[in-house]
Amino acid sequence: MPAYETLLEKLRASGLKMTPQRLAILRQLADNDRHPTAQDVYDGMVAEQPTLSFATVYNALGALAEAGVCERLELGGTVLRFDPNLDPHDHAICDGCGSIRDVHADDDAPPGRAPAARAGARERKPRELTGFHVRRVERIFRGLCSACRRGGAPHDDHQPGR
Amino acid sequence: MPAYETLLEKLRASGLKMTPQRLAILRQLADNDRHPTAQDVYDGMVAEQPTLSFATVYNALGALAEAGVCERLELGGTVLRFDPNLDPHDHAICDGCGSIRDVHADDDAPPGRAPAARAGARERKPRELTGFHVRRVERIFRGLCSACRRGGAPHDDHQPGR
DNA sequence: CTCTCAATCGAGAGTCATTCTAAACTGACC
DNA sequence: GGTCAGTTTAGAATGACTCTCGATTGAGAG
Repeated sequence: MPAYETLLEKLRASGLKMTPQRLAILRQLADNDRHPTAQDVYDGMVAEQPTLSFATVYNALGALAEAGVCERLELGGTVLRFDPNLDPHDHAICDGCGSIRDVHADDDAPPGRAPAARAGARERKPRELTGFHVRRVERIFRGLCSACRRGGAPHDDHQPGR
Repeated sequence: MPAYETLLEKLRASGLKMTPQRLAILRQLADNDRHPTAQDVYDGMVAEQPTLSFATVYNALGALAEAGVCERLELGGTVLRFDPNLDPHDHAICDGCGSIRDVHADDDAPPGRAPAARAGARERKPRELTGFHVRRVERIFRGLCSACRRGGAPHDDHQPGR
């Protein structure tokens, strides 16, 4: 969960211009573990920047992702999500309410095995797979969050299936 | 890679009606390891069923997935893909050409560790993750296929990024 | 064989997230 | 002031699905 200053530093280092729109996006992303969609980011920004265009949000998020300030997540479903957390980690997605939660290597493990595999599994180094050059491994845990398991009906904090 | 007869058997067992459209879809899916999109399936069908509607393909694929005859894959990107292979397996996606390839537990392993983790990793049993009830674990290897590594320019067998 | 009813199909419109386009703006440098 | 690259903006376009609703089909009843 990088703080605003951390993201700002990355943006500065990337050589991209520091426009008010981009800074506002960083503010939206800072300390945000909800994996916001472009829509979420836009919604959070229009209050302070009423003239903001949707296309700008897409452009800026794209540029930031390109520059390594945040990460584009394509976790299935039709929407792009953005994650300021660049540490290697996995995601748990609730089939009920659609909420997404980070799963870190040091998170609690299923009996006998860490979710992100004890050692050497999540290293960012490329690996081989008969000719296929692996650059990145994504892991997605799908299931039900505690809230959705309890109340049969999902509590709609997030957008459900569609 | 289930054969046509296998899929047919599953469809029969599901209690769904065996319509010509559905049988044609099964024919498209049988022995197909290319993870076709709805569009691909449709393209393969219009030749023999020129009156076919796109909506029918979506309906039928949805029904088949629901019935457990095939699997809906949401591997990121904007398109749904369908996979007749229901065995637990992972997917390797080429960042260059977008091709998708199955990765099985017994596939060649990165030095010292199997892609689908030697044992107990891909079992279908639910697991715990502080309150999160894991039903399914998806793993996606992203990187470059051998063809894209060789020729710098991706060979466009499949749709590239977008 | 004819009816009836539910399941399914088909055409086209609708929805939604995202991308494109072209014009306007901004700030740095000459 | 002029020029240029990088950005922003509005709005149109795109593409993948989804919905609606009337038409068709087919299994079983009579």
